[in-house]
Amino acid sequence: MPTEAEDNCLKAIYQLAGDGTRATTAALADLLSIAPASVTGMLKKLSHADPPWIDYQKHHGALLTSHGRTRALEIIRHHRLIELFLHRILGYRWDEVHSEAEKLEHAISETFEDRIAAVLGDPDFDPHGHPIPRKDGTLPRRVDTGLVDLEPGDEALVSRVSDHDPEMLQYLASIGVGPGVRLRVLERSPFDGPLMLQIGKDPTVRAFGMRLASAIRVREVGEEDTCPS
Amino acid sequence: MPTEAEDNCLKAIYQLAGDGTRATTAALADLLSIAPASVTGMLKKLSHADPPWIDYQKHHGALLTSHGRTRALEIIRHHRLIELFLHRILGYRWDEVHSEAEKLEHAISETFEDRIAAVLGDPDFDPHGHPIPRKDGTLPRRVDTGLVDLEPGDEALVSRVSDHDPEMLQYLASIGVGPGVRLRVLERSPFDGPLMLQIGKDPTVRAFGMRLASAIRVREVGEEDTCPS
DNA sequence: TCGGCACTTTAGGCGCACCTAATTATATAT
DNA sequence: ATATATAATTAGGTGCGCCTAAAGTGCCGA
Repeated sequence: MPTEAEDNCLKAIYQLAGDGTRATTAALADLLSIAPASVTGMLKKLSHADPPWIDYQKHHGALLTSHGRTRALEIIRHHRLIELFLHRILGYRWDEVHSEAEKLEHAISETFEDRIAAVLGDPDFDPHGHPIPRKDGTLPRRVDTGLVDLEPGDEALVSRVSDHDPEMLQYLASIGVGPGVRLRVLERSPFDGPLMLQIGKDPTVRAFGMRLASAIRVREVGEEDTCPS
Repeated sequence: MPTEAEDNCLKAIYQLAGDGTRATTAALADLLSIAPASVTGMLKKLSHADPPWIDYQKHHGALLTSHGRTRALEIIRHHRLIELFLHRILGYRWDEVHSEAEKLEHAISETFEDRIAAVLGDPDFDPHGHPIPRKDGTLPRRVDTGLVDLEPGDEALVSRVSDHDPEMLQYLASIGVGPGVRLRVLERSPFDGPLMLQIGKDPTVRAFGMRLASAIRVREVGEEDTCPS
């Protein structure tokens, strides 16, 4: 069983190398908020384990082995189940759940995982709309696209929202944006300008800057609503 | 904020020095399952903190300062709230809760503590009948005595049960013994021999050896039932 | 009152997870 | 093709939490 630091590193590699491109030392250092030299050390350790968690080549970053991927998905399952649990059972706001889950994901047992999954009815998505990996390592799939890809006139449902900036989440909650909410794009300013849009049934027109808009992914209206929250 | 190891040490000192006698290095080493030399190191660190957590004198063990006592009670509050939470909300058996709580008590935030306390209705006792320290550092009190002090003919309610041996807890659960359950002592064999007794409405007569009996404390029948489980 | 034993502390060491500073490899631009 | 900028690695160091082995204290009984 990996240590907590190793688990965090595997999770980070999963995030950065999900699409097959190798996770670089610098990107990992940035994501984990540690020095690049420390990352190099971790990568060496993870790749020399038996069986190895990652495929690491000096100066060319790292990629998860299937063994490492399995482990990363386990931790992400923990994290997202805990987030949903905190939100649904303990009444946490969705901007509060991430940091608490970040600690708890390493502390809970398999039993705890199973019990909260049962209490929550084996859910597919966390409060931000991210898929919760299943015990067999598969991921619930839902087709979605970036909010930024919509054209004026388009309508869509919020599919998921990046959970890394609590302030952003708080703002989004305050204007009624969350998984399952309908958005209608009115206008898109040129040169990566802001998106003007309406939220749900609220007639107010809101401007979404690029940073905000790119934190949101949407799916087609009418798709079966498997969302939580 | 103390580290996890420090917290565990404070908790251990609380357990051993609750009655004013100083906690010895050897007893702490035994309770924490670490070498005596390691305990000496911890004690030095805890006593040199500002403000100090403990009063430590070389070769004469340690005593909590009020500062250290406050901290120990905080952790015990975490532990016992989590135990009750696991039992009541997640359906853990009472012999399963201790080890899970042992890890979780260090991982949860103040917020988490407050939310589960609220969900549980600010409970006074954990699933084994141990008092849950309040946020102000006071302890719910309930007068009880050792089961071993009862005389033949006496009846009493189970007040609390030591939670350190899961096998014992499992056995007790299997024969229907838990906080709030009525016991009737039929016979006490001489020379620390076993206690013969009846449990609840079950007419079966059970023999309780000394180890088992001394893990159980009882209170008078008819006392207001503030017990959990 | 003094020897011996049990208990405690000191000394020194190890692995982990981090750090900074210095070095080396790779990729890029000329 | 080579110099240079950028990124990555190595070298060496820190604090923590533990360890073992050796040395020191305190106490009790003869």
